[in-house]
Amino acid sequence: VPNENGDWWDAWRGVLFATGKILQAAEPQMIRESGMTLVWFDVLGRLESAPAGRLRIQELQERSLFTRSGMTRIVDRMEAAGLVRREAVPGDRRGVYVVLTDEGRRRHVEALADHSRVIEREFRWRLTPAQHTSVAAALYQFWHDGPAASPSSDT
Amino acid sequence: VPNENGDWWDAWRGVLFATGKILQAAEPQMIRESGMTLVWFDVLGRLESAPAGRLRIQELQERSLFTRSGMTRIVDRMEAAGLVRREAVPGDRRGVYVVLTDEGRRRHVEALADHSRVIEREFRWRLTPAQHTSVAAALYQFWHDGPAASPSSDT
DNA sequence: TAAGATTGAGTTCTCAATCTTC
DNA sequence: GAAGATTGAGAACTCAATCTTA
Repeated sequence: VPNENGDWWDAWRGVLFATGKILQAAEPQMIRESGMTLVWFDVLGRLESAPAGRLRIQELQERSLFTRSGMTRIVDRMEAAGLVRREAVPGDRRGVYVVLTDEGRRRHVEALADHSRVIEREFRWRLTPAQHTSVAAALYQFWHDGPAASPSSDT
Repeated sequence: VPNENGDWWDAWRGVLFATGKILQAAEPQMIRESGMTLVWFDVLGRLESAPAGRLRIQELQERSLFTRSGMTRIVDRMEAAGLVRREAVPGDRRGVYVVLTDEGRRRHVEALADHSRVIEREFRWRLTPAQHTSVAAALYQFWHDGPAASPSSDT
């Protein structure tokens, strides 16, 4: 039953299927080559790009793309693996900072390099340069922080 | 560390983040309104659009966007819920057909209607009509069955 | 009382091993 | 032996309840 809703539905299906297919290739690769899941990789990336290289449990939870709960235990396991450590939050003994260890930073760099190659192989060559540009522009709002602006009248 | 890899990386990030954010809104909604997860919804959709309204366990497994294993138990639970039933495959006593029940078909129609409204709210209005068209064209290959054609020189 | 994080209990996922049929 | 599906065992996810501090 194709196209009942028009182009916006096809656009969504494209976005959804592209992600699904590519992650199904990327996840096993990540586990084999880098010894971590995409969830861990995502967490490391959030910490890497956070202001002081650290975030609270709840901030990690909110920003994670792949889980909706259980960040405490994810951090437990990553801590046991030596990728992050917990630190006290000065002035608030309820909270916890999750901080990248040197090992965590190193492993993230490695994993990112591997992962980029997979995405290049599975995604990049399937689109033209012009398509890269237009898709990036259309979907930029979803990863650029903030509640997203309303569209006016683009091309 | 933005844009190290160029537009194709931004395009991928857009696709990934769009999916993540939208599914995080769509999944709880699906559970509340339709009483099923996106995994079940996906399975129902595959069966609905399959040639004879039926697929084998392994075919479902391969086409599922959200799981990489365990289709036997997913079908177990969907069967217990009355949405599908197992049928023998004539001439191959190893295999099993998974078939939509009337109830399954009805529930899928309902869920699709609810789900479409969520996608409309979370996705449609954030893009212009022109962006819908260009994203749909660029990513069509990922959901149109087949190994995808190579890009030549599109606009 | 609320915020932040952890814990308990049940469900689901995942990989490997098994069972049946080809 | 290989294909198709199921099962076992352990890990991970999810929601609600709990504990500590603000």
